[in-house]
Amino acid sequence: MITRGFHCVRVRTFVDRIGEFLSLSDCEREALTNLQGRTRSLRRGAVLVREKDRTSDFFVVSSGMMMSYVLLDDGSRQILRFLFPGDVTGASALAYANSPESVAALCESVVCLFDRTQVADVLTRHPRLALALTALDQAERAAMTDRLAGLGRTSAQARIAAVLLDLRDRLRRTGEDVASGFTLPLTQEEIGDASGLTAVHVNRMLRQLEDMGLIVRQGSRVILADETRLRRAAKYVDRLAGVDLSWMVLSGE
Amino acid sequence: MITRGFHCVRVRTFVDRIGEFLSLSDCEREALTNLQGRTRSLRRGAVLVREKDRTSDFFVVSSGMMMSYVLLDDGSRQILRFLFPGDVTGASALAYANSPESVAALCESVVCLFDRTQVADVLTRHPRLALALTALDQAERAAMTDRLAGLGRTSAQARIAAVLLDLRDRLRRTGEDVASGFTLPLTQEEIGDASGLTAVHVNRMLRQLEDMGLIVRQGSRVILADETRLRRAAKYVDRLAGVDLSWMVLSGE
DNA sequence: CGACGCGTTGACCTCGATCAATTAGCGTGG
DNA sequence: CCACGCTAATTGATCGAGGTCAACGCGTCG
Repeated sequence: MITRGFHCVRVRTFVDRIGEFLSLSDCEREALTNLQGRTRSLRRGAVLVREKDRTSDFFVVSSGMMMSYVLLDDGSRQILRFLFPGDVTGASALAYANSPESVAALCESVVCLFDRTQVADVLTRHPRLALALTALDQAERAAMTDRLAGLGRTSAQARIAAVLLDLRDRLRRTGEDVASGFTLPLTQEEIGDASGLTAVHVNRMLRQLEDMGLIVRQGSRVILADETRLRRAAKYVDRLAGVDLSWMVLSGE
Repeated sequence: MITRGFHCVRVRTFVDRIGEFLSLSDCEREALTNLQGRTRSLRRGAVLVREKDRTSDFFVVSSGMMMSYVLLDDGSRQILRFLFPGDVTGASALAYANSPESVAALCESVVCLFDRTQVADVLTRHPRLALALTALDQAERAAMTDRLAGLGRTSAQARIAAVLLDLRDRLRRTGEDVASGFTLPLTQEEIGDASGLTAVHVNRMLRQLEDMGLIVRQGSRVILADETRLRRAAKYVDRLAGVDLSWMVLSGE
């Protein structure tokens, strides 16, 4: 087997993430920092939340890489989303008593858990933070609509190209050096479960992209050799890039 | 052509919708009511928002039926969501200057538009409303993950069954009498664009469900004859049913 | 009346699934 | 160090769900 030597070195917190597109007041920063909840370490494969579990937690991935997914009764799995350091999830706890999805670690990871009542409390006192969190959520929502369109309307090759570009962009955003390629932190089966394909067909599509010269593979390392054509093949749009909260003229204090 | 005689008679507002799962204080109710924005009527097929349009609006469907969708460059369309009276959309305006998706009317419809700064203002002053809106959004998010799993991992037959059940439940929630079946407010092409299939195959799957005795069709009217088996065929879960905000102990005023 | 949009059906083909066998990398215990 | 065993990657052969193309019916509207 090819070594899955993936480690996100950087740790990213709630504050880092929200601060990315909203400059925080000292007061807001303090409120978020005081929120620091329980920390939990997870081994590869460990399940943090199981579908239908009773949960009241909100959480942020500190380091590592995780995924959220649902299982169908025939045993097949649909991966909904990959989670990188700084990513927030579990907002569904705000609406549901039981989790609509499972969350598990894809490699050694650390997460930080927050109780929903505390989160609600902070968001109530700091409306700008609430809006920032909403904005984060909207960005994820947009990414999800792209995946939806991908599954419904694009070819296997396009979906694989999209997964590669998406992973690269998200890894880069965590501070990973990705210029000369990156180590695929996923098995081909996992890529398949994210893109609605079988592991076998994922393999064939990777080979095809390689034969076409769009990517280069060295073991589990991937280089996006011809990004322009890869992007075209994927019909890919980077959603997180376009977030714009400049209209938000609420008092910064 | 078979008459598409669909009309949502009931009108539902923001207040109605949020009031469904959160009992509002007079103050909150008033704030929402004062928010009533510009009203716009749309004919079937009219496009309210086009992808990439600059938008700063938030809106609520008052009556009729609409859809949000994205178009791929090869001309194919993925319908992301159907919108019924009381449904809120455009929350992406909170994060983006340009709309990530298009929105159009599926029949004569009326929508109510609100400027995002006004909405943000009200949500800031009434945190419980902000949380309620977040909860609504989470419910839609959960529905979207189901669609994602459906597209990625289920058969054509299951997807069609899921669309039928989803439409029925949402129509019922708007107050439509749906017990003895309902008029399909969509063309088979639209059903296909929502489920990632071609119109031709949608037709075949409808026939198949009919032959299996799960549904009965009379023109464009559909009766869900064997709901238990239909539900099983669809792997269907009604997400909006389980919303629970009882934990929210913020002062109700 | 003719054009058009939608539904329906049949014939055929393709993409991706399935089944099966082989190979590669790595960890383990001896 | 080496033999064994595990997991993942790879490749070939075959199958079938769903797409594509084409024809036709039917109701509506100009």
